[in-house]
Formats: sequence, C-alpha cells, structure tokens
Amino acid sequence: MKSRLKLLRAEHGLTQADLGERVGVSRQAINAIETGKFEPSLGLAWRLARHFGHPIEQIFDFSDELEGEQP
Amino acid sequence: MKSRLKLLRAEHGLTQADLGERVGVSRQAINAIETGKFEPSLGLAWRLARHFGHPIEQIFDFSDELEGEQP
DNA sequence: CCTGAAAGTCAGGTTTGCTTGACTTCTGTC
DNA sequence: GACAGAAGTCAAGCAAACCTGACTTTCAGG
Repeated sequence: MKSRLKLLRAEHGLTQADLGERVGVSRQAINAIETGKFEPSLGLAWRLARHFGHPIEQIFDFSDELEGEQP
Repeated sequence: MKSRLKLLRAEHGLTQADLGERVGVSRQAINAIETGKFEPSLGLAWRLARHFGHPIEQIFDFSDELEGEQP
C-alpha cells in the first residue's frame, strides 16, 4: 500500500502533530502510516480523506496488491 | 458506521461465505461486518469496494460520526 | 556553533480485526 | 415434519492498529 498522505500534508503546511490532532490520533500514528509501518483503520482513512477533500482511493492505493481475485 | 454491504451482496446473489472467499476473509468476518460487530480494515474495505465496483465512501458511511473536526 | 521544532524510532500496553471450530436459529423445499 | 443450506453467535487466540512516554536524529535560523 502506498499513500499520498505525506504529500497532501506538506501541501497543506501541516505538521504530523497538527494532522494527528485534527483527525483524532497521536502524531506517532500519523508518522507510522507515512513511513509505512502500518495501515490506517477505515475510520481514520475516512477522516483523513474527508479532511483533505479527496476520495479514500485517491489517497491510499492498494492496486499493487492484487492477489487471487478471479474477475 | 453504516454499510450497504448486505444490500450489495444480496443484489449480486452471493452468500456470506461466497463473498468472504472472494475477498479473502472468513464468512464470520463478513457476517460480523454486516451485523455491525466491527468495522473492516482499510484493505478489506478496498477489496470489497473494488469487487462491487463502487467507491469505498459509497459502501461504508461514517458521516454520522462527525466529532470535533473544525473545518 | 546552538537551539528548538519537526520527524523518526523504540518499548510496553490496550483495543480491535480476524481466525478456527462449534453450536444454534432461521428459511425454505421436499 | 424432516432435512439442508444460509445466517447468526460464542469462545479462545493471534496479529495489527492504536496509545503513552521517552529517546535520538535532522535541519533551518539566529
């Protein structure tokens, strides 16, 4: 999973602590997501997407993790 | 959080076990999500959304959980 | 060079997403 | 009414998503 979170946050001139505060998580959580330590929950992803005014899929991209999903 | 998962699954004529198999989780997981026991991870939400061809926000709706997010 | 703010990292702990296995309840069909 | 398949539920366990608190690294300005 790759995210555009770091980019978006920079564009909005926010610090990790700032963003964390606004979406209700710790600054370490934001940092961990940006550095790929883990993925956000659906609720957090939703709040982040809403905060930046973008759809979730446009911020968090899983399209490189296509396994056995027979179409 | 309310989801349209049960509805979409019914529209596609799938059983909980079927759907679970296609997105890579157990049938109990699908059931728990449909009955509101817990929320899916972002990865699972992404796979479900992709499987039904809808954006995540259109399937899982958090808009009733708006707390202190100063716009 | 110093300082301070921001970012990054680690340990330890709690909560939640998800598993398997087993059991019960609901719904239809014969 | 019996049977089967689907849905629902519970317990026990593991892994991932958070938390707090503390520490180190990076880097721009004075």
